[in-house]
Amino acid sequence: MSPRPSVEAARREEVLTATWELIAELGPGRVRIIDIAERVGSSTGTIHYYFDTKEDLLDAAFRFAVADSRRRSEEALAGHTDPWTRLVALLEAHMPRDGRQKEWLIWLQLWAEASVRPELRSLNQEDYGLWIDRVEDIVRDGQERGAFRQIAAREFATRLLTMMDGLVIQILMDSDEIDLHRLREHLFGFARDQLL
Amino acid sequence: MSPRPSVEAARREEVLTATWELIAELGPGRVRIIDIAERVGSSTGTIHYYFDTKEDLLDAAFRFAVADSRRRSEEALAGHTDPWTRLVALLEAHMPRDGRQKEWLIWLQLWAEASVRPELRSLNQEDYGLWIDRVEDIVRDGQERGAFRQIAAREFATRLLTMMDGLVIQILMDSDEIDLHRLREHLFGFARDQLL
Amino acid sequence: MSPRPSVEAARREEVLTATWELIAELGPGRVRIIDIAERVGSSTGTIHYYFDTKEDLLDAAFRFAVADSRRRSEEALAGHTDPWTRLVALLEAHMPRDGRQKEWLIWLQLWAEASVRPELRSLNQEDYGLWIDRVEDIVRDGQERGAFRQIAAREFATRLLTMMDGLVIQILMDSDEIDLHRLREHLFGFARDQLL
Amino acid sequence: MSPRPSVEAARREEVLTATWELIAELGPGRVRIIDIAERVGSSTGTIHYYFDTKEDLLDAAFRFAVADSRRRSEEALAGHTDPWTRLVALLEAHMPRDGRQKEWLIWLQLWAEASVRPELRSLNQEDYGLWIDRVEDIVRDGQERGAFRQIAAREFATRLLTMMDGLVIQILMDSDEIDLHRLREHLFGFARDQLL
DNA sequence: AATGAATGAGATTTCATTCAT
DNA sequence: AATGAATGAAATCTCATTCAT
Repeated sequence: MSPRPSVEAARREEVLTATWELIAELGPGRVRIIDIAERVGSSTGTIHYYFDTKEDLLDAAFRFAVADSRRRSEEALAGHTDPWTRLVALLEAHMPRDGRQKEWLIWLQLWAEASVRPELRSLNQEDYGLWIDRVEDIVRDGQERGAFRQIAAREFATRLLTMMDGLVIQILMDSDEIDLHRLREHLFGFARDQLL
Repeated sequence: MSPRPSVEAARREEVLTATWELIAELGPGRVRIIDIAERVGSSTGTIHYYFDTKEDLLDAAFRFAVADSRRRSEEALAGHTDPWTRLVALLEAHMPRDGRQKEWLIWLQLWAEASVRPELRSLNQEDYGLWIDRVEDIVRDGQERGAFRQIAAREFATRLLTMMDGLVIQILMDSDEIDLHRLREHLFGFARDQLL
Repeated sequence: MSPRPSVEAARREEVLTATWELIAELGPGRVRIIDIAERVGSSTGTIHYYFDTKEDLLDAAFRFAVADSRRRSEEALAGHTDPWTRLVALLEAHMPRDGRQKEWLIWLQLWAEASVRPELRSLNQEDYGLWIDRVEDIVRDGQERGAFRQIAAREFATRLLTMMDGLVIQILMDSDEIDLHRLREHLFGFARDQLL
Repeated sequence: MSPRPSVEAARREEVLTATWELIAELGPGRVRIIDIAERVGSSTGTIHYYFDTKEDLLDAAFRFAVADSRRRSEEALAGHTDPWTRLVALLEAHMPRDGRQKEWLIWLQLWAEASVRPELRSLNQEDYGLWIDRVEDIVRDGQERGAFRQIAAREFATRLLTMMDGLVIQILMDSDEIDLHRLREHLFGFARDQLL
């Protein structure tokens, strides 16, 4: 841990964390400033001391959550070298189980919000590109090592990840069709069929 | 329900149509009763004459939009008998082009809303099951005719449709990665690989 | 009285009257929407039903008060033909006595507000021009009739009216120097010296 | 009070100067403590270190501005002995040109504020009395020297100064009727007519 | 002597909902 | 069957003021 960040910076992060959690729980439209204040144990005035408007805060919270998700990907990949293991680790790091569901709820809310507020779309664009890059890299690496078949890597990555999004949405909907077990079967099954 | 719909029933549909369009444009949280009233050329009082609360109206509008989408699927399938043609027709009927984007915006808003209001999830559940059934039926039919390979039909249907959802979301996000052309390539390419 | 104005128009005027009175009593910055609501016996929601923002309302109230003051001038002149009598009637109609002080308090608040919000200045410009025109006309009429001396009419009007403004301000300040009696002496004395 | 003002006293004056300038620019109701802090390059805490409440500060700033204006009068008169020259110098010292407009804006704001906060009126009373005294003294001196006509001196002073106030207000309103040139013509013209 | 993070009271504004007509 | 004036509850936001440092 580097020297402790200033009180202000630490407090800011607390507020951002509370906010994105509440967005995941309630949707951005139902989050009230006072809910955030209560969760961090302060007052609405304090929230406004850190963020001029609610919109500023929500946007910053979305950005914060996306950055957090990215960090999780990077941590998952670190320490693995075998391509298949790396792919599994990456996907496993984002499985919507337990508290990890919130990560996906934020994505769903972000997509819904960005669909009516185009200025938010860049958040998805940047991150989605990164995701596809990561998977593509792993696939190419596997292909170079002779472990994976010579399929179109970026195309595969796109299909795998969009399928994951669609599957997770069904999990969030409590769909009878999909649960965590079948999500894994679909994803790893598809990947196995294509790569091995 | 009588063959000639009463004025009241027609008006109700007008309101529901205006509402789901506004949900697609603004998200449910930003739709105001007065916006709906203005779009159908009436007053807030009138809207409340037909629907007790805003929540009632929004929920009815979601249901209305889902039913509309279902109708579109049925129309698309009618008149085709060849399995591959039927599959293509079904998917084409829902391509997010021109005004058809609104259908998907409603789905996105519905997912986001249902993720925080579980009572809405049944709408997705019922309809998603239907979707998968339809694709599964087409596949089995093709397999019986010897036109398609003997893959697991329901599994394929699930993968195809969730992939479609994920791809469309990226289109709604103006992603560089996906456009309408590549959406078709991914979907029909995946189907071809698996079925033919 | 013409056919009774609609409920809405009548209510609007009630709100405007309450507002300009409160501006005179408290200054625009201290007037709260709820004060206005209480004075007309309604709620803040109702005030906002008639006026989008507080600024809109304050501006409309200033305009309303200015129009009211203009009406008073016109009524004062009606029915008099003798120039000197007309001049006296005009000034008397605006003497800051009893409830008439409020008229001047509004002017003072308007000047102060317009000095920092230039868009309000047109209100003063239009009305002040009218005032000077009126006095000038009376003077010219008197001169044509041979009742008044041949002084520069518009110059006199300007001096008389600006002096009146300055004198009234001192009355509003409870200055020892000026009271209602001396205000009349100054104004009518100055006019007599110049005209007769 | 020591000959070399302490840092604290100097700082206090800085704050007062910033405050009265902001009052002139925005009106007292729109001045925020933080605006003042920023203008003097400090923080809201510091402003409150010098002044308990905002009202205290505003009142002190008004008083400070009035004292400043008085000083300008005294400086203007020093060094002149000829009565007409003294009168012209006194008026010229307060012509609302360039930065001198702020002096009048403060007066306008003070009048508006004092009209709803009587405790401020003494500021005007004291200063206005002084103004009239000064002009009266000049006139009497001129009369004793045989340079001016034997008109009622205090009456003239009152008319001249209230006319000046009213004229300046019209200048602050960007009135078409009055500009700096015509202001001088009116004031000096009136004085000439009466005195010479 | 000065700071600035934090507060809380209060103000404007929004909007679903009601109800007399 | 429909209206729209009116409401009031609630939400955001502002800002003077406090206080530990």
